[in-house]
Amino acid sequence: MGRPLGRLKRREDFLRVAAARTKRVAHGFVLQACPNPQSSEEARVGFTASRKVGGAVDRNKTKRRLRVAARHVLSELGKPGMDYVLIGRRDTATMAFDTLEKDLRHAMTKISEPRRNQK
RNA sequence: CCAGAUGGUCGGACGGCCGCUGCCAGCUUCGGUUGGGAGAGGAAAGUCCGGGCUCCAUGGAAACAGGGUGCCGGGUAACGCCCGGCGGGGGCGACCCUAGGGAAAGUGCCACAGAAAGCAAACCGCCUGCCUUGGCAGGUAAGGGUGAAAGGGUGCGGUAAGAGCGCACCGCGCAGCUGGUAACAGGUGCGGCACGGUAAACCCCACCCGGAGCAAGACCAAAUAGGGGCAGCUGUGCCGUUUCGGCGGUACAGGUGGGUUUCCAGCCUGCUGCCCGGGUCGGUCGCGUGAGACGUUCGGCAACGAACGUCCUAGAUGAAUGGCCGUCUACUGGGGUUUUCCCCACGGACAGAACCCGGCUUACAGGCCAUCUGGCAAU
RNA sequence: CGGAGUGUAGCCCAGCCUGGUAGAGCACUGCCUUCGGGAGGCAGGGGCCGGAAGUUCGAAUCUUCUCACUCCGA
Repeated sequence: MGRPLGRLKRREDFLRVAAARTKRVAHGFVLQACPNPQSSEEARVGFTASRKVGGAVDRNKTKRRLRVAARHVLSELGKPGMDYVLIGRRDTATMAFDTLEKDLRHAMTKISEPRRNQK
């Protein structure tokens, strides 16, 4: 179906996306976005779950569910040349997958349009 | 049937669709693609021990310091682990718990209370004698009180009152006998209490230990900066080779940016090319055939060992097992019913390999199997 | 993944090695001083010593297990 999805693997990439300060918060995740400075060929995505979400089992499951949701949603809504970071939260591993995917779809459309009404 | 003890084992099952990471085979425009097959645990955890493996140190060995272990025998590559036995404690019992060497090698400590806390001593008492109230001198450690602990315990005798002062039993110590590989157990004789606790206090004795860890370590190696070395351009001769265009080596002559006033040498510095060394990002290896798993037989009470046969069984690196659906089956709650059965909802315990093994410890909804103990009922 | 360390009053820390009384500073409460406040002085309250077992007569201290947090190795 969609375009190829790259993966963010380096720590500096995650820090750069976080420094861009463009984010949308949902119940099951935090979405960050930033243009890719090197290439505009493809959209890239990375996943993060800190120790606050639970033990190793919960952190792995959180990233797995975000990975599946990102493959469904970002392959059609992800813009080429953009880097996205999905941060797992405490309820990511336990909430219903339908609402998780719906929230991500909503957040992707909202983050595409630049927001001016800060604060 | 109820209650309990010990050991073992499983820890959701089956199917469909879409995906993830290696492996094998085919195709390939080397980007991929198609097919097949594989893909978390009993604790993968905590990192508390023991090893393998790698690097560093080291002449072999021993010793000091430091650390660890500690009844006896066995198992094991090794262990602080496991098995069997002994001693002590608990339970009606099956069975469970037990850091369990040495306190007459030495040192330290035992607060408060109490007369006295460590080669014993004597506060109140008790008894005897002297003395006109009350004390003094002596005997004594049975009784009182303090304390965690007061220099054997109980009973009888004995005595002025008492005391192992004497006797019996128990405890303790010493000697020797029997059984046992040993720890130890059981008699016998003697002693007549002399010897408090603490070694997870210092310590003594016996045995063991070099240090760090796969982010160990080995290899390939971009860009930038930097280190070391060689050469630089032209012409001619000679030698080797030749596909007759050249290429390589060597000799001679001239020439080679800037600085050191000028020239040569030397030195410093710059440019260009090549090579060497170090090795950052990244990549490859280490990285899974092993003290391996399963089965049978034999030896052994057992831990375990031997022989034979079969099998190959995860290898990720921002880190692979997920998402959705259906049926069944546990748990929990509610209802009809209340022996059973039916319906609905919720929804799978602890938890995710990261170099690998052997253990220990800790977490864990629940299910199953085997053996055994106590009680009730029936025969 | 591997290796070290720390948990004690509301906060920051002593005490632990060598076991018997938990103690400073800031903060808090009351009083004095001042017209009032601050500063200062005096007095006072507040801690199951992260949790659980064990050794000991007795554990914050010694031993073992466990929980949480911090730091180091690219």
